[in-house]
Amino acid sequence: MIEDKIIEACIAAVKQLYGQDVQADAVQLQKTRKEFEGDLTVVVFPFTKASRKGPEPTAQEIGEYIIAQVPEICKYGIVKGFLNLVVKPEYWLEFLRQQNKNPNFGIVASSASKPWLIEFSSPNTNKPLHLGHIRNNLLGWSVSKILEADGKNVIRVNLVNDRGIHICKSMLAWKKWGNGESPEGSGKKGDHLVGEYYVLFDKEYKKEIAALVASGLNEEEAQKQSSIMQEAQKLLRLWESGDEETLKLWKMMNAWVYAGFDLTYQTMGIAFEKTYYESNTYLLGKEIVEKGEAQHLLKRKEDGSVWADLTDDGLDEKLLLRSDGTSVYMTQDLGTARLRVDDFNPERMLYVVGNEQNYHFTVLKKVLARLGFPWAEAIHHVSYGMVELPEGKMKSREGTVVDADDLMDEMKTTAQRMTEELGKTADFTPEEADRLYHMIGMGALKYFILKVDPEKNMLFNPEESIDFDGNTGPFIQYTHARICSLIKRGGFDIEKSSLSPQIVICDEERDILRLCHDFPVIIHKAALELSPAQIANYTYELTRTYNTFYQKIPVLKENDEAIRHFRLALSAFTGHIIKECMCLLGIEVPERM
RNA sequence: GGUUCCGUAGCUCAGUUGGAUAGAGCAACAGCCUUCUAAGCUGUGGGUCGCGCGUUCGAAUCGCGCCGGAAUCACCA
Repeated sequence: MIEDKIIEACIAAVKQLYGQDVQADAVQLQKTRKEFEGDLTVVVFPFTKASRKGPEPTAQEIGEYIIAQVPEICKYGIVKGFLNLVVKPEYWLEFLRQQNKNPNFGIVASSASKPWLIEFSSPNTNKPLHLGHIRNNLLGWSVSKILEADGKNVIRVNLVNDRGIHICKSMLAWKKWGNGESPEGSGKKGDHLVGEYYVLFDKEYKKEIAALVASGLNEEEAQKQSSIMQEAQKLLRLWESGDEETLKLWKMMNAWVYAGFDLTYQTMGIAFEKTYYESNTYLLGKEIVEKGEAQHLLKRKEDGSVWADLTDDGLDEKLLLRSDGTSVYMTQDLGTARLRVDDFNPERMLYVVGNEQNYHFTVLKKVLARLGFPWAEAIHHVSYGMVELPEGKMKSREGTVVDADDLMDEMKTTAQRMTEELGKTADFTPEEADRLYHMIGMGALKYFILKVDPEKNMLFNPEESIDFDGNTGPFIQYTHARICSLIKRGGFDIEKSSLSPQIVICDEERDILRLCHDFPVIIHKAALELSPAQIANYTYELTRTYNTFYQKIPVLKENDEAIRHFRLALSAFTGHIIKECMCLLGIEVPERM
């Protein structure tokens, strides 16, 4: 990379001219701003101490040195303390020639090192996925792709929360009022069907509470006396004791839900290498806690409950086992983490979980460290903000959740309507058209979600449906499709292409080349920050720059064959990178639209 | 109250390890389809980067203090 050469030259320049040593990270090299001539800029302020001169003379001396030492640099300019370097057109041509044939440009080959585990999705089996899960799933999938592109050996895992009182609620409601309803019989999607019974339980429970309160009890007593809640708790005890009939029902209803989830995941375009179930890990968690208590790393209170005392770390005491010996959320996570270490011996374990659980994960790490597990440090919480609606947070009880399946359907329908209005699919087969509508609808949704910094809460307004114009997925897809058709019509063949060294590269073309050149750096940065938003914003910048150029300079009309060839090569390469970026976001790109 | 995160144009969001005159899209207005895809492009208007102080050649970015919002601090998951 040319950047490394310049940095080296700067270090050498300061050493030779001023007799001082500087570290590589002290050299500030950045892209030259559009309004100035140049490709790369060295900030010389940091060197003025060594030179004991003003910024301009220092820049001039270093500039002269770089010109002499780095053959790829043909020119420099100085504005205040900024040394703007111009890269020779030959360098860009050679770069384009080399990389145009390289399908793996920017992608680091996977190493054989220890795997990186990434957990995401983590649904409950008592309700269908909603908009919050969509953000989780898309982030998890994209982060996993980015890590792979950065050379990590990635294993995607899901963790299904398939046990506990909430599951028993939907089971009980189905038993009482279900009349044997099944997905096959009713034609409903399994997760939605089970979700309906969960809601039904809540409705009946509230009704009962209201009746009890009306008869003179206070809220708390009413909750305790509620017969249907007591029945649900009885069901939980039956489940824990391994009652055959209960387990059978549980397995059946879970199977319905899993079939429903699989469909949702398929539509979303995500998949996992392995799925963990909390019903398999909570006992292991209990074991870990009991062992820790025996070693006096944890303490048992008089009522029999077990706690981790984290007050030295400025945190609270944390419950790990209830007084009745049953496990809590944290207990299960201890077991799950342990199981994963046994299964894969991972380098890192990433958890894509909402920022509402930031505290949970700091505690999880602390407790594991307290228990003497060296791999506690491998755990990393990929935290993300909530998706909010204009009226505030989504609440399932108030019916303000945006259902994932509904939303994805809606996106596809909208995509179809708009595409047909534009008459784009007139010559498509029905299958091709359907595939395109799916790509565009999902592309719009995915890009909308992923372009926002994960840490921030984001707003989704169902009234104003997601845009298809401007900084959107379809805009990028559209540009890709246009590049594809351009290449096809232009009769361009990379294998046969030769780029004339006499080409004069205009400003817009340099901008595109610089952006493409940055691609590997962007992937690495996104991998370090675990942020698909980096990729999304980069892709938009590249796409927009290309579009501006495309509009200004007709590609196919150009008479000079050498220029025509160069521009087709540039388009092909840009198209390749756009496709690569979209793949990192989990978004498909069409060849025509 | 403690801890963590957020606050940038009317709205949704970018803004690189501190760097040059803070950028896009949407919305509004004015242009561009006889030429290769108008889901596009060009132009106009729109800013006390929540407020204040500090650090320095330089702060939207770092530190401290306020103001506003969110999450969390459960024998829920």
